[in-house]
Amino acid sequence: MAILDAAIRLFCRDGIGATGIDAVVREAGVARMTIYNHFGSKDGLVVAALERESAAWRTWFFARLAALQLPPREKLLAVFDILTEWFERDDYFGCALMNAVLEVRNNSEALMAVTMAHKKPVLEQLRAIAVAAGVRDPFRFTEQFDLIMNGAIVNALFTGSTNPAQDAKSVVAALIDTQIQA
Amino acid sequence: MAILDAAIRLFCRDGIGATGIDAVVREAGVARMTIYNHFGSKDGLVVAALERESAAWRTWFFARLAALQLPPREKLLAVFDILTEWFERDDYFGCALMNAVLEVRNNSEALMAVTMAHKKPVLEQLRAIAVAAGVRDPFRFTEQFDLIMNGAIVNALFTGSTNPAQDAKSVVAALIDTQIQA
DNA sequence: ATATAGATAGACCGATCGTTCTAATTTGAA
DNA sequence: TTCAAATTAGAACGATCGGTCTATCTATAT
Repeated sequence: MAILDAAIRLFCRDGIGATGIDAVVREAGVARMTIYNHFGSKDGLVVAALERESAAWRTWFFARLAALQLPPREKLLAVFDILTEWFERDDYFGCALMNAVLEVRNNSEALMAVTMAHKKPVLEQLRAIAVAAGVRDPFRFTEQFDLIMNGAIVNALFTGSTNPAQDAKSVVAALIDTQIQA
Repeated sequence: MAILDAAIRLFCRDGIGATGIDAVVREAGVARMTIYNHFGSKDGLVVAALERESAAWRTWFFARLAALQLPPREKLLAVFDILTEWFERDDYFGCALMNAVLEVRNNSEALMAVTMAHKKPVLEQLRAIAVAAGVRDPFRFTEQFDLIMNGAIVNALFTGSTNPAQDAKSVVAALIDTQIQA
């Protein structure tokens, strides 16, 4: 859907609040009424665009992850090489879901629902790998892994470099090595 | 200054873009012209408010840090107990500077300057403690520490709990233990 | 007591916001 | 070919945006 592609592009680049419907109309080359017929309102468009972005990102991420033929510990570390690929894209503007939730300060239950639905399968996959790696407390490890990923995501946006991915990688390496059963 | 206090309160709670001048006028109980006479424009008000918030936060943080009578390694870990205090405040809405920069996607050099001026002394202080703790690569360690702090800050906002602070604390413990010279 | 500077409330400006409406045009299936 | 459904461009709506102007009031200092 060209409308959603245009919308997510602008939402990511300029922010949701700063992107007017007219900007989406221009970017998508479509009539304003077409947007309202499809999505009902700007909020509807926002949710639909973020859902699409979420699905596209997960498809890409899981494919990258599945392509790795590595033992569990190395697979967890390789996640940050995948993030490096993400960070060096010229249209990298951080995580669309995270930016959206931060922009509205958790005040949209619809956005929170989309974000939770986004994070859940990702973290479950990572937790399964952590279990296979023999991590002591997989649930807590996954929360820490998520925290480190998020730190890398915002610092990569902040600094405009991919260094945070490799910084995060060695942090996780240190974390794993204290969590593997002897 | 009551204007700046009101402004930062609204900017933190609702976001900068979502906060109109009229809202600040209402919150501060002041005339609109008074704001423009003092700060010239909304952007001027934003910068002034963020500078004030930055200074207030650093004063608080450094005082908390100085009050700790601990060896360097434990002092680095105690940072996350200080963060816990921050996260449990009912007016916690994440880091004002980080939220602002994320909201404008690095497109305001004025905001970036304020944010850099904010982070620099904090990271330098932490680096000095890391040096005293005998960390192998203090510069890289500080970048990783910053990344972990930022992850905790966003996850605390996200989950509305203080758990990310303690999660981050044990991550840093693991990181330090692999970085201390034998 | 008077003069000066600052703050006040509120009308007002043009621009833009999200949204609706309409009338003409294009599309696709029967 | 025909007819219905979808899309189009653009005017228009009320609300709100950042910002300006003015006229009145309230201090403070000499």
